Amino acid sequence: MYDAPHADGTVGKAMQVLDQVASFQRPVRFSELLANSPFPKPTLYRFVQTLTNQGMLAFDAERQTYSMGLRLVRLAHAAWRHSSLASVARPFIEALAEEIGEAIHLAQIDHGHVLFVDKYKATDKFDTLAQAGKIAPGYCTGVGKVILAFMPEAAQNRALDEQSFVACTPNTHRNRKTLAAELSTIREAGVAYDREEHELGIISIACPILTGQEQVVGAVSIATSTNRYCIDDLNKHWPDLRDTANSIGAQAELWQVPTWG
Amino acid sequence: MYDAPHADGTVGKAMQVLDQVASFQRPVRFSELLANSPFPKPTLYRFVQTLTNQGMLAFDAERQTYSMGLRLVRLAHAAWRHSSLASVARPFIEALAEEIGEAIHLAQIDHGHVLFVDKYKATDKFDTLAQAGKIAPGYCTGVGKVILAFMPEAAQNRALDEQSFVACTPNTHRNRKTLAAELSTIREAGVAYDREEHELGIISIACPILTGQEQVVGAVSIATSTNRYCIDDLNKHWPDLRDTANSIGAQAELWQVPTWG
DNA sequence: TTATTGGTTTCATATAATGAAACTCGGTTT
DNA sequence: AAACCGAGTTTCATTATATGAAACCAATAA
Repeated sequence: MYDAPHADGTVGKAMQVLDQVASFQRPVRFSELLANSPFPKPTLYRFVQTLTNQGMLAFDAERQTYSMGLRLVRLAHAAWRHSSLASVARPFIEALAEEIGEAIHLAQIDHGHVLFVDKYKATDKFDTLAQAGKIAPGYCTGVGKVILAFMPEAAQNRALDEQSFVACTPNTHRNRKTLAAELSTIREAGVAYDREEHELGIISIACPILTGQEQVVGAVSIATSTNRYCIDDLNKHWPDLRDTANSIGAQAELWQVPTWG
Repeated sequence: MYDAPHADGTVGKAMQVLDQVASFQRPVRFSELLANSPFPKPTLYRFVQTLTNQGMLAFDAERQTYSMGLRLVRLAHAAWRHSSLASVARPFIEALAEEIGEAIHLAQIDHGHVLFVDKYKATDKFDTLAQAGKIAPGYCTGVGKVILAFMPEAAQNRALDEQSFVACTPNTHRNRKTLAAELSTIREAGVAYDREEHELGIISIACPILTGQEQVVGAVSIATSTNRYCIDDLNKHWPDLRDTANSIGAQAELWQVPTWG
């Protein structure tokens, strides 16, 4: 579960409750929420009531559980189109994917979280919100590390403080020091690798998406299975990947003009 | 843009603001919001401030515009997985799509809105939130009409009151009477057609997804272009479509997807 | 029966939201 | 320049709203 920086007002608290429900990754009972809530019972109760009324939460009367509401899907549709890199990046990613034939991930940074906003996988014919909206751990994914590496110092420190360093695999960074060391390497090289740090059998290569002012706004990666390729194989695609990332960065800068319809 | 029935509390009002921003379908200035807002200037100002802090809105400092925030994408991910029919329906839709080779839409009802929650299109390799989360007009789409037709009387009336009856094409229903007439036909037949009512050149056939208690929870449709097929061609797939819808309904019941309200 | 747990309601109080008015800051007009 | 304007921001007294301790209710469990 994640903190709210400084819960501004009543709506801030309500959003905190939303996050809490989301963090369970499954339908959840009121009492479960209450158990790790900073709010007293009636307060929390009214929040979930209100949020349910509003369609931000959904209540399953049968099982007496709350889950995230569909109104969020409606709202996120607009968010995705207008605030994410995805709509801008799509043609470039599509081109890259056609050429390479492996899964391409697009991630973006949001309030310190690394967020997958799109995924192109040649084999999957549909793949909607199942992927978009997922959170990527910063410390053990290609996109996460490369974004961290290119963050400005202050933001990076803040982000590093928030990393959990859970050991997903034997290769996962387990502390800040080793990660920090790799980050400076990554920054120099302009590329990051995930050597089965998040999931055994999965490796990736990731490049940052930078604006003209060298500000990192996201990352693209090629992910594959160790059954098919090794890091060196992925590395052959580095030039293409970097070009794609650069194109997206350039395009993102131009794109302030809204797309209609 | 009309106000919520009984805007519950401060968070209700904040959500109303979110909706308003979403309704613009583009980045929007504060003054534009103010122009059609029920709230006085400072109140609205604080709402957008708070929502922006919270990541529910995003502020483009360059252009001084607000758009939907990425936090919504994060939250919607969970919503999609736990509250939508999509995760349950996917295997069935996939099977149907393989067999037919045309685009399959999955829609669901949310507080009177007909909401696309998934789309499978054989040709598109990726298609994330670009489709999921879109709102389907009830009065001029296959899924919309079939859901309306199978709603309980009261809810149907309420929903019909909200239809805009904008004439998208020459074939679009322009008033409640003709639509209501078709709805009862649809209810008897158990199937609805979109005969280029939403977009010229696009036709579809749609079946309701019903629970055991004959409650409609959503709809599936096969959509195609008049270049390739006519309604009669689509009709040949009716048995398959209906079976798919039934399977989804049965499965949804097991998984106890929350019904709205 | 009585205790217990999970959920809902009350109501006096504290707190936070409200909005009229005033202010700031670019950019225009006179 | 000076005056003006309009979009955005802040103040502050007032009011509405959120708050939470306690009480209440409805199911199980003992």
